[in-house]
Amino acid sequence: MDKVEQVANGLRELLNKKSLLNNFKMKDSLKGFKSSEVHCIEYIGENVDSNVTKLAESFYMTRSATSKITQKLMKKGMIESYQKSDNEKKIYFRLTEEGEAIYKIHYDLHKEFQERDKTVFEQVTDEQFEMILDLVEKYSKHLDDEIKKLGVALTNRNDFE
Amino acid sequence: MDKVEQVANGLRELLNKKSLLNNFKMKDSLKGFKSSEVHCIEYIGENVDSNVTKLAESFYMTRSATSKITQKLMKKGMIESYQKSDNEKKIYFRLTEEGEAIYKIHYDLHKEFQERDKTVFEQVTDEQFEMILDLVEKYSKHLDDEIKKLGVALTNRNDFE
DNA sequence: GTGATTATGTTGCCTAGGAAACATAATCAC
DNA sequence: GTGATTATGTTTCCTAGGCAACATAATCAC
Repeated sequence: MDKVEQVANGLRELLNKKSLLNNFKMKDSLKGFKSSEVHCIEYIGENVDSNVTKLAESFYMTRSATSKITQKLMKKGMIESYQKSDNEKKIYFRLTEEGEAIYKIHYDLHKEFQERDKTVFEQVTDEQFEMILDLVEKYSKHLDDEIKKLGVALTNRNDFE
Repeated sequence: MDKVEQVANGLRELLNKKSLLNNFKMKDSLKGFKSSEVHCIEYIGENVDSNVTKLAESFYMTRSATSKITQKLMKKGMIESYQKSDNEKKIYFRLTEEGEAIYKIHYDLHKEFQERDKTVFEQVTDEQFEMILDLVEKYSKHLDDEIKKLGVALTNRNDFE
């Protein structure tokens, strides 16, 4: 197995593990909310004039699925929609007070996770971070180029390895 | 946004993009197979005496879901099961000839992806790889410790960030 | 302007996969 | 040995989310 493979596999395991652990902690504080709902609240809390399309793009999800999540959050009273006079098709969302409360809980939990994992990253130098970030960006650009080569809109899901 | 966050976000986007792209290519050659099925074939092809439990652990999936996949692959004639005399409960799997064929196709495609992305990694030095791998492993260990602290079996899914 | 194309959001249908319950073999405690 | 616990696999039920089809507003070409 070459080094790239090794990193990729380690990373996959790492991310799985992290999501298992964080999810476990998460559920205590945020019972009754799916992770996707919390994610959605987070995004809306941080981006003014969020709409289904923007959310979907950010989550790498279909608009269809995203629409269902926002509908649920509306029913739960976590978010509310509004429109603008210059466009009567776009539907924007903002957090309600209850939504803000959830946002805050999630935010704090996030901080808690950061604190928990701090020690691991303290040993990493700035140059090393730059190097990693640079690599990630280069790879991302490379994939963008490859996607362009296809000349197709990739709306497909399926997490193939 | 701190550096850790930045890397994490970039990585998430990167992985999503990669799976979109690879899946798109994948589907041409391997129509009629879900990514999870191909994954399963891959694992069985590379690990003798695979069983549902091992597969599930490797995929970070429930045994329930894994069982369904192996059943499908059996029906499709891609894998076959066998047992050993020392244990009449465990059910092992091996690839059939058809399964081997799919394995080969996937393997070649994988090579093709590696080739495609080679240029990105050529610029990375061995020391840099070691550094990254080291970080991933440290983080993974750290999470293992945190999971141990909970003293709970985390069988939970849900990919919370 | 008008017609075609694109953007945005939603609905219905379907599938992958989790949770819980279960059956039964294996193993452990004694 | 026997009984309790654990390991392994499966089934049933349910939900999240993709896909395709759709409706309708916005925009573009002319």
